[in-house]
Amino acid sequence: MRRCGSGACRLRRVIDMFQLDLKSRKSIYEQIVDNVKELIITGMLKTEEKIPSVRELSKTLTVNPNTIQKAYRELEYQGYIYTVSGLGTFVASPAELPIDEKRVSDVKAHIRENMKELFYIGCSLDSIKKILDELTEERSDWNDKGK
Amino acid sequence: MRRCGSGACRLRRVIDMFQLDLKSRKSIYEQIVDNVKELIITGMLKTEEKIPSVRELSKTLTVNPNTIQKAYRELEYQGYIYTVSGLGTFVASPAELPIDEKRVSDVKAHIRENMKELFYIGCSLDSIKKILDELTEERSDWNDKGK
DNA sequence: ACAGTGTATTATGTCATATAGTACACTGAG
DNA sequence: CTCAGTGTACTATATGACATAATACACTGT
Repeated sequence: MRRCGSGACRLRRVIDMFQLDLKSRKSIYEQIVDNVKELIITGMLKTEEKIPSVRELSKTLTVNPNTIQKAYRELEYQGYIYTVSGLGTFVASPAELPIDEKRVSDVKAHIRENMKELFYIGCSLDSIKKILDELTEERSDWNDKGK
Repeated sequence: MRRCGSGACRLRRVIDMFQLDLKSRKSIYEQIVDNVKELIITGMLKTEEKIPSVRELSKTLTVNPNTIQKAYRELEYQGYIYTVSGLGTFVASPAELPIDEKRVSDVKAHIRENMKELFYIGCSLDSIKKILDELTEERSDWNDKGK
């Protein structure tokens, strides 16, 4: 059974995309969770594609294996990846994502708070709408990649 | 010198608005920072208005004075409040807020990430635009209050 | 003088995080 | 079967942020 897609070469490139900031207040495992999420959401990592093993990513990032494992566990819990014991960890299909209404409302509330702050700081309404427009364009790019 | 506005009665109401969740992963002082910011941004706390003293808020929330102090220090650093030794702590004018370009781009980036996640989870574009629209209406309410 | 304010300091305990080391079960390739 | 590679589990330890406790000082207006 071959699930690794285009193999180690592509995997390497993906690994190199991780950006860790040890000085950040964000914990390392959180940064890994967010990075992998980002790669999946933007389509850099595609459905059913294999992601680096716990030990491999551990060596690449010079981070303890337990920390990677914690991140993967969280990602699996959220439905973004799934694991097959003895084989590896793979990107789950978006269709298999649980419909998490609480998560949706939480994220929306978060967006509202951020927008409020931008208003208060002095950002114009248009400047904020612009973010949405840019994202709409990017999104069509993702769709093109998927074809 | 009287800066307390409409006095202790109004102050009481403001204090009662604080919502602390000890079970949250968010630290207490962060929750206080966010709560005060929220009250200022939405206009519940107006410019030059006095906010509860460290010791008073400490008693009301059953939280250590040092924790309140830490929150106030952070709020002062961010430019939302200012303190006068021996007098108290007051809401700063938005005009005095430092133009923090980094903060702006950080918050915008954060909004983008959140929107991306909503897309991936399965939210429609309209559902996200709706947040912006609702906020626009609310904003006119804030402006009305300010008049 | 006094009460109320902000501020500073030291000490203590708790918890999440990250690391270290070890062990076990599973898989595919040889 | 043997072996390397995979995920997983567990204990132990160190570190730092967080929160509390207790105390002290300087300033303000009454």
